[in-house]
Amino acid sequence: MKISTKGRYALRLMLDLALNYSGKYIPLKAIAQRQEISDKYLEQIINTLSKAGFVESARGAQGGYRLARRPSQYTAGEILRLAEGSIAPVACLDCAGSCDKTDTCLTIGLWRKMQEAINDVVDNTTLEDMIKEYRGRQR
Amino acid sequence: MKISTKGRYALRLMLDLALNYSGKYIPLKAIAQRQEISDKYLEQIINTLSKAGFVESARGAQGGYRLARRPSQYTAGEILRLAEGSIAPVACLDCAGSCDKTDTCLTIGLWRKMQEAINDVVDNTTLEDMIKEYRGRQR
DNA sequence: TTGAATTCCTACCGAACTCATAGTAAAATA
DNA sequence: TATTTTACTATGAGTTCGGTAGGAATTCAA
Repeated sequence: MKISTKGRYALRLMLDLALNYSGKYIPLKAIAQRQEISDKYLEQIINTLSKAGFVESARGAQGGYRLARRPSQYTAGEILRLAEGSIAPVACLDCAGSCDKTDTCLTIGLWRKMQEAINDVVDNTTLEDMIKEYRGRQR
Repeated sequence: MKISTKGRYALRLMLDLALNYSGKYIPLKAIAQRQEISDKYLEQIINTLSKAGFVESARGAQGGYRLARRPSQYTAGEILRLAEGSIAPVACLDCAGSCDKTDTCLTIGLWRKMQEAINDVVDNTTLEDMIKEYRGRQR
């Protein structure tokens, strides 16, 4: 029951891009150094974010990545779901019909409530919220 | 980010014991058959529950397991935590001091809120609640 | 126009974890 | 004493996790 490095790194990546936003492209190497994460591994993760249109990329010298929208327009939920594949606590919630016993299942109610509670948090927290909360904590 | 079979089976096990409670000991084989789970695997799981005092066991013929308390006295949270080891969404929440960067961490606030939301659900749902919800759904 | 910087793509790999299976010892009962 | 049942421990196949590695494609600057 743990968020993997993919989700955690994706979030840190997006937060780093948000904190260092200037309109210019930021090379992945710089992010990897700041975040102390292997740049080759981050490459795979940001590739997913790039394909989904979460970040814009530019190849070649002076290239790199930058956010496609403002930090307030990203929720933690969409970033985590994209990077993790799913953040549902049990597989049967991912796609309806994956389990044929839901009608007689004693536990499905609990999992649904759990998923709702998780979604409520991550879908109502934006990158901007996280940065503001951090700055408030620092002061 | 999934609850493993250990946690899920532990919950079904306890619910099965609750539904079939009569004061008598129930052999694990019967539970395994009803739940369609390998009895040898369930054995390992119920052993953890037994050592923690969640169930009482009796060896030999006519032996088996039974609940140590009433169904309303068990929360899903304590069962899941025991079986899973932890249900925290990130490792750094499990024991304070496991990460030395919490002060400068941009994401810790999100994980804390997420953990609170999860705990709020599982610690306020008892076995009895789950059974009642199920019976209401069946009607 | 060439070299350096950078993303894009894909294959591979060790270690850990998941989900069991297997066998035997110990205990209790009829 | 035979049977039933839990208790304990070892093993193992398969999958996932967390990367590493290398090269192709693209872009910019000198």
